[in-house]
Amino acid sequence: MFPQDPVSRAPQGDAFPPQGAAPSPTPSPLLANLNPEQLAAVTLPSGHALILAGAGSGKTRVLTTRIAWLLQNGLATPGGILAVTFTNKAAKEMVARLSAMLPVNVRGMWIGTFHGLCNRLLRAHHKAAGLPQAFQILDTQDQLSAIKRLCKQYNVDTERFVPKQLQYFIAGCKEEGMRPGDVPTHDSDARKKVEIYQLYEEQCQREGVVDFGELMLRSFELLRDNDPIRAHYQRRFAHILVDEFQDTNKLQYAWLKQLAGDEVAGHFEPQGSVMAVGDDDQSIYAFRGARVGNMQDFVREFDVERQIKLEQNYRSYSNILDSANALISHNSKRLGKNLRTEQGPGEPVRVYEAASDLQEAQWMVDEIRQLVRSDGVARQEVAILYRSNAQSRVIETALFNAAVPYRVYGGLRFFERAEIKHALAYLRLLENPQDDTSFLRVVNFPPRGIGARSLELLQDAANGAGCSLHDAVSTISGKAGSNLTAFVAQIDVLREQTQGQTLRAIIEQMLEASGLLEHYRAERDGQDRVENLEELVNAAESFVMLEGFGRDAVALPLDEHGEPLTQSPASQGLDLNAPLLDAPLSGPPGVDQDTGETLSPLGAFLTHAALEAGDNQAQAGQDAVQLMTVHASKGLEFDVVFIGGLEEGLCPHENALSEQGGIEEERRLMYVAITRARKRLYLSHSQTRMLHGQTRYAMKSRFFDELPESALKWITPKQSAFGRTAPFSEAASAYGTSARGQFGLNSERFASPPVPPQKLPAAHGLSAGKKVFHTKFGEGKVLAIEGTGDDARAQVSFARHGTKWLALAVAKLTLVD
DNA sequence: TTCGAACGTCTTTTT
DNA sequence: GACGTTCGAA
Repeated sequence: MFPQDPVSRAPQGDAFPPQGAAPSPTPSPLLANLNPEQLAAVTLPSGHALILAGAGSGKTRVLTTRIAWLLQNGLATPGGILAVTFTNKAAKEMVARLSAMLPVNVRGMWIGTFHGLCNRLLRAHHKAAGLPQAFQILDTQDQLSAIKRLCKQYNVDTERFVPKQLQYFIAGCKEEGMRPGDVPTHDSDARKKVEIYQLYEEQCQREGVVDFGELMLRSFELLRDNDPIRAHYQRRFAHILVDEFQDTNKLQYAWLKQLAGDEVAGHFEPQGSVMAVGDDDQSIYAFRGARVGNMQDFVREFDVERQIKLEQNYRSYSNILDSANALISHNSKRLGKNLRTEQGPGEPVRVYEAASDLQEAQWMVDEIRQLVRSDGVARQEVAILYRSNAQSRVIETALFNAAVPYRVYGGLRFFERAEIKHALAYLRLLENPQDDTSFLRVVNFPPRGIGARSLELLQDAANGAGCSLHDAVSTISGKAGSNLTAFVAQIDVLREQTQGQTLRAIIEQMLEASGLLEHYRAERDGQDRVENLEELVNAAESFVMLEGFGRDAVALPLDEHGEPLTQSPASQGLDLNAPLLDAPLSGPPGVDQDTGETLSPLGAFLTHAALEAGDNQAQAGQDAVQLMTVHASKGLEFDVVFIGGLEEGLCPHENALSEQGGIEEERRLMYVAITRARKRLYLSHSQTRMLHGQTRYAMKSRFFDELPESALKWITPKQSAFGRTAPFSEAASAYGTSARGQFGLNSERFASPPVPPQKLPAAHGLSAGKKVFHTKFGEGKVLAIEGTGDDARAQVSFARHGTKWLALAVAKLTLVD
């Protein structure tokens, strides 16, 4: 199907820059239909390159075609390629596209996520990395509970040192590549945090577990500190390709440098060729350590000479694109890039001002039904995007009431569900009895009479002996001891019994022996959980079939039932039995490079579960409207896109205003959202919104002022100069509660004692600069007053709760002298 | 030990 | 408004 025509193996490596659209008389089918910039990127000669790929410019296509081109022209072997992405989804897509282009053994290639590849390295060299071969991976939940346990054990004041914040701190340190000894300690607070970090590290090491950050950091150190290992991989990976480079953090960049070359006399000397693909305008993960500056650093440190901009957009009509371009041009720190399209202007961008979030949602639903009915738009081609998850509820309700099928992305994922976590904890104890996090998770679940006091006793014994909870059980006597002994014995017996059995058999026996199934069967609302546990067996089954043991780097895409979405691997052109092209270090991940020992099927499955939390919930089939946060929408595209809640405080989010570079990141977020749309784009904002259980007023987002008026069409009914013709009561009455009714309710509450010192009459007695007291927010200062009568509202700045707009008819305000 | 009420919190999120 | 955590009572 893809003949490797020797004629097309012409020395295209020198074809840079290409002279025209057709580079050679017999163009390879691979290169057909690439535009000049794409072609240039795909056929770059060896050396380092930065590809600035705008939204919708065919980035993934360039990346995969580049790999295929390298292979086809004998410029690289599959084993010599390292391609790294951020998400499993992106990695899978790359593999799928690649195997559609070339009959290549993708198993031999290192294509995967940063964490997946790190895992592979650490399993292969676990001794050099100082880890047990069967080390387990802590996800975010596990990590937090490990930290809480540690705090308890060392009597850390969790008021001062909140576990969540400690987790954030530790993760942040690791992202910066800092071990406890590297963290600056200016004050006693910092010293304490570092001390906890140190203790946490010791605990993880003792238990043989590794968190996500550790996966990265440990494999970075492995490369840095082991010359032969580093040299091996540097020689091996002649071509390193990085997707979404703008999202890399400091540590990931340092990791890449280790693989790419060495520092010689203060100057970095790369060996292989690194191609970084990214878009600084789509950097939306600074909040979790991403460093756009890596792009500039890359250019400088690698002496990058080839920079190619992909600015041709194949996705959107020009009204949409012009809006995106205009918006992003307000950012100051940009590498500079402007998307263009050859498509016509298309529909104008429609803008709607709603009186309330309810009305906004209702409008979206009406509009969608209209689109589906009259314009024949497929529902799955419609996406509703929002800044924060909390916004989805109102929209879901409206869609549900109108019986419009929808699907929400970003809920709890399969391997994160409580019942699944419990089951996995049992399995992990079979693999590694030292795993205290798992031990504590299930020691009394289902309840078996082991309470806090017994565990305290056990914890003390374990601390004293410096051993795991599992091993400390034998030292406990009395009733507490017998319960614990029974639990440990049960686990140990199960481990014996399941030795050498299939994964399916192991899990089924565990589910019975642990009492998990029984427990959920007896529970009134436990049906879903029982089904999920049964699903776990299926997931394991297909894992074994499709992956082979330990081959976790890239899984075939599975649907919500764990079934492969595509046909069998063979029909995709993948050859599972093909010999690996390079011998010594190319085995499946999980093979010890010294002993050849492999990870057990169970160990491999647990790794898979930790690194790939599974798809989000299935929900309604194909023909459903897609709901997700803007973050989650990155990399996707839809015919019709709604972006709701474009209000000050929400987008840009109020928390971002105080952060360095916060506004610019919010603007990029909006840019990403806009560029998801192919044909139609709707923007909306609402005057009021329920947030944290109370109605808040909000001004429309400043980003509206940055969009080109010529591309927009305001479709709000009864639009007045300042956008308000008493819409508040209108909207409220449409949903059964009037503003007056709310007022009545509140005044009733107020009428009963204790009598407030001085209830403010609406819009009277207040002026900018006055001090007021709010029953919930405390003392604040009035910044501004707007409107009259029931519509009057005041902007008040509170010390603890920030600046808010309050409806005077509703808010419980009193004057303070 | 277990259950229910009260309390506090609440951007974004992949691995 | 909703969820998770904590605290007190049975």
